[in-house]
Amino acid sequence: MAADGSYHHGNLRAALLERAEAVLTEAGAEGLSLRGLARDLGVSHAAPSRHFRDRQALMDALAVSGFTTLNTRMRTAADSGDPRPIGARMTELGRTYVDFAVAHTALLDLMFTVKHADGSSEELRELGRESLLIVARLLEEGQRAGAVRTGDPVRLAQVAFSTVHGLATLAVASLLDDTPLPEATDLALDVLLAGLRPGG
Amino acid sequence: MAADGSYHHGNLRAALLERAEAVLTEAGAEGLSLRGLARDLGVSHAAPSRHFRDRQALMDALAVSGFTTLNTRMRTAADSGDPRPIGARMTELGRTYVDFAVAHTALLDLMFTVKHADGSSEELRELGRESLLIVARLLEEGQRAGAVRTGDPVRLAQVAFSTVHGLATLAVASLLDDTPLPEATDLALDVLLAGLRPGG
DNA sequence: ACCTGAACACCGTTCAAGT
DNA sequence: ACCTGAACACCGTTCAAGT
Repeated sequence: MAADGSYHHGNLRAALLERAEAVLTEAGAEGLSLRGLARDLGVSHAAPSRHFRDRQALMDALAVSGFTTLNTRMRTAADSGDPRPIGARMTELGRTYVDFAVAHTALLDLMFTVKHADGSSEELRELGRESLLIVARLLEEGQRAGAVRTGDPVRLAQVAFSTVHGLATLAVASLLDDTPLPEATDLALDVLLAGLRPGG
Repeated sequence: MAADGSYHHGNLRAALLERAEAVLTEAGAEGLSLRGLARDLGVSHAAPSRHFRDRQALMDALAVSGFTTLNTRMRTAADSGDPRPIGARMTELGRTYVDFAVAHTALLDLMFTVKHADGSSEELRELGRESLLIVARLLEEGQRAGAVRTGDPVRLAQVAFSTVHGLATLAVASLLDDTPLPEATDLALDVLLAGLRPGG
């Protein structure tokens, strides 16, 4: 894909992002260097600066792309026009989140670590809010069905999100020890759903 | 404290750690450089290598120190020979954790981001396990009092820990928006405790 | 033991200059 | 518009040498 030299004609930005995502997965954010990416793509070390003001701008773009992917997956898991009870759908949503989180550790760090690069951190927050809203909408549905306690759905979504996000962090930090992640996930979601039920 | 030049006589390691912790709080892990610390302390740039094999070793030492502080605070909050109901003590423990987490953002990142520096990551995991055990012990007490559902206390502790840790992450990422952190914390702990009650 | 100074191989960022 | 090459000010890490 580098053989045609096509980066030099307008798609260097896309090529940088693609390569950056691969490096991020293989070597983490530490291994991400503008000069290294330029080398990989066969352009001069100053070329990336045309498309990303600085290293942080590249990382912000990766985070935005990560949130976009995550939100798409979450919407698919939550919507699905599914006739199943709300609990089953919440569980599916939770598993989807944990799966994504452990499969994209370094990316998640970029998504949730605020490195206020002026403008783009607002875009990131907006995408994060959208993640929470996907959960909130499902919880609201649960409230209408009488399966979820009353209260601001957004605030309840913050709690639900915290549970799965925190669990992914523990998993990545090897703090779950011999507990298989799927079991830990299902227990977490069981406790969460029990706590969200009315009259809990 | 630099005026006596005493770093040159055996306490450079402690001085480096002290300064590093300050830099970490002020500028985050990005701002942490061995050369910078050496400059701040008036020693040569190669001096730190006597005490820390590399930059990661310094960060690991910071993480170990962070976990030690955290665990002390958690023990105080959990033990306290408190006669109050288990729920109140869990709430206090949870608030303690969230307070520590948002007050030491960058440090928490070092504590939970595994950068396997060979030996020391095992020490870190051990300290993390101890954090979980503090929660587990309190939950076990709750089980004996009939206030907490049955099941492996360690696994239930993983869920509880996930909730407060995730909440701290959301707070630091500015994803709680206009929800005051104490309110979000109390709601999270209310949902968690409801979910942990028997017959939830 | 503990620290220094030089050296090497990297960085990010900027900027005049080329096409 | 887009990229190059040189330059500057940083890094981490290593290692002979000093005290």
